Amino acid sequence: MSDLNDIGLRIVRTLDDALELKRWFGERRPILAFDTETEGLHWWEHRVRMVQFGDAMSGWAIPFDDWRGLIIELMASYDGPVVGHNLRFDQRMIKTYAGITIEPHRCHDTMIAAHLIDCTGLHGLKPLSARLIHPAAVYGDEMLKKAMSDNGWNWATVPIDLPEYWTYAALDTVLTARLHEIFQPQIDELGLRDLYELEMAVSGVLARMDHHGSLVDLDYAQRKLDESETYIAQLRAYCGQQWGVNPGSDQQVVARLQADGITLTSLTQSGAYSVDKDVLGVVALDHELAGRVLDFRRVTKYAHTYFRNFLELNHGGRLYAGVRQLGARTGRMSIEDPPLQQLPKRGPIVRNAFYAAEGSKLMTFDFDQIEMRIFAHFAQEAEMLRKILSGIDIHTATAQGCYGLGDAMPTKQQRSTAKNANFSKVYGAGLERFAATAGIHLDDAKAFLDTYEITFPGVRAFQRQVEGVALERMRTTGRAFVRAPSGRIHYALDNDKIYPLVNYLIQGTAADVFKRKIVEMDNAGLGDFMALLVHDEVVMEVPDEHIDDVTAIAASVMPDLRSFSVPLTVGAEGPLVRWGERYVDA
DNA sequence: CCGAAAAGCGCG
DNA sequence: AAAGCGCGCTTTTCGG
Repeated sequence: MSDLNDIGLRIVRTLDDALELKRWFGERRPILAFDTETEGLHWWEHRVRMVQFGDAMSGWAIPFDDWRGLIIELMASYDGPVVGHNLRFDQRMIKTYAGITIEPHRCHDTMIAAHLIDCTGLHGLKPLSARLIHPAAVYGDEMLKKAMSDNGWNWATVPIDLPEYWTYAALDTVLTARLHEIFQPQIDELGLRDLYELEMAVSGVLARMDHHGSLVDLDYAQRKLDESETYIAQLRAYCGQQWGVNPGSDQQVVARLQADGITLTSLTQSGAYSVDKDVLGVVALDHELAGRVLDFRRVTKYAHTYFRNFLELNHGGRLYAGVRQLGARTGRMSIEDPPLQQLPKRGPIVRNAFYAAEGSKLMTFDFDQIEMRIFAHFAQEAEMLRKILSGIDIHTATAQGCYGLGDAMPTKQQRSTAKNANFSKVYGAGLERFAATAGIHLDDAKAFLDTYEITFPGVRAFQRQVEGVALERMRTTGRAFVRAPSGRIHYALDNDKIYPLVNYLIQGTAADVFKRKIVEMDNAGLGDFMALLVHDEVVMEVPDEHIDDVTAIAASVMPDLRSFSVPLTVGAEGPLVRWGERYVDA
């Protein structure tokens, strides 16, 4: 481990400091590390307080308000590579408050590199530095946190001159530069270069998407919230009067149902009686409380998770949600504040809060059954692939194979069972879980899966192959993992539990395809219209005069017709004024 | 008073 | 033989 003693950390206070910084800035170095300290996490309300530059040996802290011109001058004079830890955050801040754009092609990010090298580890700058550079890397952080709590300071009020603050800030760039030195060779050694380049390109697209946001109808959201609160209050009062129960307390619900002679059997993970949606749906036939509780949950969810957060989190009528590029271990993105990837689609109510600006419309483009198609590709199931190629829905094809229907259409029930079987394979479910979700008896489930295995032997072979590779890797490296076609490494969380790797491979490969397509669409000029990414769907806000062009470009760029044994095709929706238009009332 | 765990539910 | 995968948010509950 290298030492941190010889590092020079400076703050710019005087003109002499500034001249010294300019000299330092002009020196040759492999890469410039860049960081900012801000008042908080939201670019639209929290200002930049400090900008930091550094390399492996030196770090500079530059108070933003005093030296804004100098910072702009220096960054304009530099066109070499820049590395940050979660650089997109700092890009957004410096773009907003200094008008500085760092071109994507020269950006590097140690958080992205860390995730690609080992997605199971910690990705924070401090934990990574403590492990890979020096344990002392966390001390500065701890001292600053202590000073802040002792004095009641937060990120907006901690004095810039406080040594704990500015040295902490300056050191971050040194740690980032050193992590970069450690990670880059590993990226090559592990064969992750192409994937890293892809992720950096995605980062560039997201950096611009961060400023786009989604228009939300505040009056509508407020109205829906008010209506919901009234209904929630009524339900609370009613459940209290009738049964002495808080409908939000599962404990009380269980106790009351049992006291009234209802037999509960399903258990939660920790052994309590489960009263989830499925259970209460059945109980509702015998006890009115169950139905009331289900109503209460749905309305509370809509009101508080969605409408209330729309109202609290919007800025000027737009939601700028937090997009985590590597939010999931599989390589998927995630979205928080608010959770825009999880908006209900059973009815139009929540999604109708989203609309296009005057003179624009919403367009959505999403892959058709991308995970199932990738699954069929991995399994190399000739019959299944042939049917997909001929345009038949994959679950229909599965039902036709398993029930020996030839080309005849299956019943709804048959297709549903086949669909559940496919999902159980993709997710790695067992017999009992399959039977439960399919809603069929254990005997029938067993019989169906037996037929499934015989009809589609490639599925079993694929599972076996994943298992074999993972076990071999565990023998040779001590860790069970598989690699996707993109090169992405998927580790088993538990070496003794490797079946989820089948799902990781499928989910992760779908994410890889999606990310590549996001970049290609941006290259084709569609980046400025992108508002939202939902795993396999991109939502765009498009000016009316560009809708035809955008639709044509997306239709030609987004599908992936060559990489897999079946084409990954794309469906389009729109133009829409409101996002919920296409969703039928539940 | 705060934080974590558990349960539940929304999405792909 | 057996295993549902990945997320984010709210509410209740409980312990420090």
